[in-house]
Amino acid sequence: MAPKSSPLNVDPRVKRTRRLLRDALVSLILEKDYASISIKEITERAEVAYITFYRHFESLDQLLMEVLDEGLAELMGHIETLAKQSETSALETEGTLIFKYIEEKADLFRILLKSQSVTRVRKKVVRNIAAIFQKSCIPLATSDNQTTIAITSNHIAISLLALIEWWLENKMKPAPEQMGKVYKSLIIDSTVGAVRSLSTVSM
Amino acid sequence: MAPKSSPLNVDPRVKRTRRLLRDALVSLILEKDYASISIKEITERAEVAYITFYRHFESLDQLLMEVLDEGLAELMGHIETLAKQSETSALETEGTLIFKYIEEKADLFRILLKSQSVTRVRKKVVRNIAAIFQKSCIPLATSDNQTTIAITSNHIAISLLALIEWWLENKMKPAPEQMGKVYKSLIIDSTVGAVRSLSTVSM
DNA sequence: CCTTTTTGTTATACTGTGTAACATAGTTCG
DNA sequence: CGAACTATGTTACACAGTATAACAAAAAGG
Repeated sequence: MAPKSSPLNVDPRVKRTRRLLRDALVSLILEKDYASISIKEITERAEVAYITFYRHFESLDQLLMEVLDEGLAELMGHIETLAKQSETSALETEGTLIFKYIEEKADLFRILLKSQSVTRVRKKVVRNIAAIFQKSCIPLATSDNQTTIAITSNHIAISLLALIEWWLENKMKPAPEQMGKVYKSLIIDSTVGAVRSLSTVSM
Repeated sequence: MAPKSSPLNVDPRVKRTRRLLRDALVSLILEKDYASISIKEITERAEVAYITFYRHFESLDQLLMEVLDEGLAELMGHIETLAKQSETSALETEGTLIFKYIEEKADLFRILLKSQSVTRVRKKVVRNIAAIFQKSCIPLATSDNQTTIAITSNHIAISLLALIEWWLENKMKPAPEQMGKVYKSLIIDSTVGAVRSLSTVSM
């Protein structure tokens, strides 16, 4: 048996403390404004000593990032899978699947969108989503203009997040199937069309 | 001579103090992160006593709102004028005019976009711009579906702000003329097209 | 079981918020 | 002009949150 690699050798107390702090932050974000959350509040809810926070994280922002990175990794994998389907044939149901996934993981998205008040978080999320669409969606429109690609992938990422935010704020009112149609025509089709028309003009 | 109306009876000391505080906030926003600005810092730069801030504003947020409301009123009037031109014929140059205006008032937009980290500010700006497009642009697509109108006007407002933000961050690289074309095809034309296609399906 | 590591407790320095009391300076109007 | 009024400055204070330090207590691991 080879000696266990680092992640398995973690002191159970450390695992527990970090989990308690992450959970405390998540529950606080869901019930109040992120900007009003203090480290004191988190340690009290997590039932650990105040100083223990600083033994694991440099700042509140860093803890938030760790929390989001977990969820974001899963989210990215899911979006990427869906974006790849665009290359084949399932474009019709792609949007519907996205919104069904959001319905399932509504809390994760609420945290993610609430955290957008931290500029650093917002930019990171947008960049990640934009990168996915840049790889799998934009080539459909066959543009070789770098500026056009940068603008449109950014546009898709922000529009998608805005649509998700709108939906969550409106109590997920139109069903995922309807939102899928909106997503397809308002974000995907229209952007692809715009890229085509922009490719024909000089930039 | 009738007795002067209220705005003219303002104590010159009050006018001076409020102006100093507004100017101090503006200069601070332009040079550092909004979240890191303190009331103490503002009063020091304004060269007024710390307590004087509280004699005029309840919170930093309120001062920011007052600063933005000035600029926002002008901006709204300008966008509205441009949006109305859409009804006539000047659609071709509408976007170009928007970006030339942004170039002119770049500092105002930098403040506005930097302030978006305050969720309340972001929502207000988006709502204002969305309302303008709801009145003057969406009817072009002749949709009577309330949900579609709400989603698309929100989409246009957020997309426009995102495009402006992208442009300012990229040192206003593509000229206003090119950005005007992007605006027209990526935001206006594509959205109008999407509204048409969404109007034909049940929501 | 003894060493190592983590955690808790207590204390401290610092920064920022928000309010209060009183003195000082500027404004307004008779 | 001079008195009454009002805004501002100064100083003080209570409070909350950040960030760090030193030492004691508890848990983990060989």
